[in-house]
Amino acid sequence: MTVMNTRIERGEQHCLNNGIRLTARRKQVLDGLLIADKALSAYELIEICREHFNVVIPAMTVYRILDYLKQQHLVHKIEVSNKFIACSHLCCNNNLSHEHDLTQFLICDQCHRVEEISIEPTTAAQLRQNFSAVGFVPTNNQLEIRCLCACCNASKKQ
Amino acid sequence: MTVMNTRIERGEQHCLNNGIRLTARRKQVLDGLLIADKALSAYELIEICREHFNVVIPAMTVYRILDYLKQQHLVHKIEVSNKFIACSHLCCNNNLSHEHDLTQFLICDQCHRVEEISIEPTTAAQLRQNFSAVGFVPTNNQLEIRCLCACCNASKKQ
DNA sequence: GCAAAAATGTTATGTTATAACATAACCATT
DNA sequence: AATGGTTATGTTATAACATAACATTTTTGC
Repeated sequence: MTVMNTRIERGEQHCLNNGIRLTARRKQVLDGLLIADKALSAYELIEICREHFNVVIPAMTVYRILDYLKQQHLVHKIEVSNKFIACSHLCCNNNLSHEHDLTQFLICDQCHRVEEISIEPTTAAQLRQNFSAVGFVPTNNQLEIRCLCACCNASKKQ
Repeated sequence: MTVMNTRIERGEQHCLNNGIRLTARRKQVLDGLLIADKALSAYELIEICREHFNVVIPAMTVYRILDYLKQQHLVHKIEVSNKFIACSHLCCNNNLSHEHDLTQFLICDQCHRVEEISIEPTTAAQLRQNFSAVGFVPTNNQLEIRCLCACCNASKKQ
């Protein structure tokens, strides 16, 4: 699984470069998300770690680690489904600090796969203008919308 | 409170026009949301109804009624905060069926006020094109983003 | 009035998340 | 290698959000 290894390695590299300590526990949590390749609840992630690494991580610990990885921009919390996902930029060459860009998250209601897409500057500017017009300021730059992915949408129609 | 009465009356009128039964319980739940004028959790709504109408509505009943009012487009569930809000169009002349438009919800993290704004056709078209490009189809046309409102943002900066 | 349907009530439980406190691991200095 | 401070993790309990399953009441159409 080359792509998977790349993501894991890129995650490790990002930690090294930024003085982020990727402990054994944190690596299990992050790798669990990468292996699943979809949004997982904390409890589903515990199960994945049990299956793959034969460890039982307490819920409290998982939530703390997810918080930490989120701060380091390695993980996103999908608010509309209360699930977590590894940052998709772990597998590409974009950098991991999305602080200043609006990012669009498309969340499949059925299989929980997530597409993290960037918004063109012109579109983003229009949206920001709408926000300003009512005096609201985005706090996490994360635009979320519930969807069906192509696959689940096709299977639903049959 | 003219605006409030208008919203309540408009809600009732919408129900009449559409054969929606607005029972005493449902009216309490809807009016509770209108009185609060911000997003409320089901349990916060129970508390509002207790205070204002001196009734204790079981959680299960509130969730059922919220589901029903949501189907009738009188209420929205804000997914990013697990709270509920009366449709803002109850106080204006727009019609209440947003099925085909992308609607943007700006949610204040601090005071839970919600701005429900429409997206210009051109912006919406660009977003839809992005969605299509990755094969995702919106299921509820509800774009959510966490924000601070002008008020909370100002008070934070002091 | 009666039966069917719709709405609500009741009880129990599942799911997501965090508070509060205890312990362990790490690591810099002596 | 003892020390003391910091960071990370473990443990227990509980808060907050949500629904399943079944009972009862209310409404509606005949």
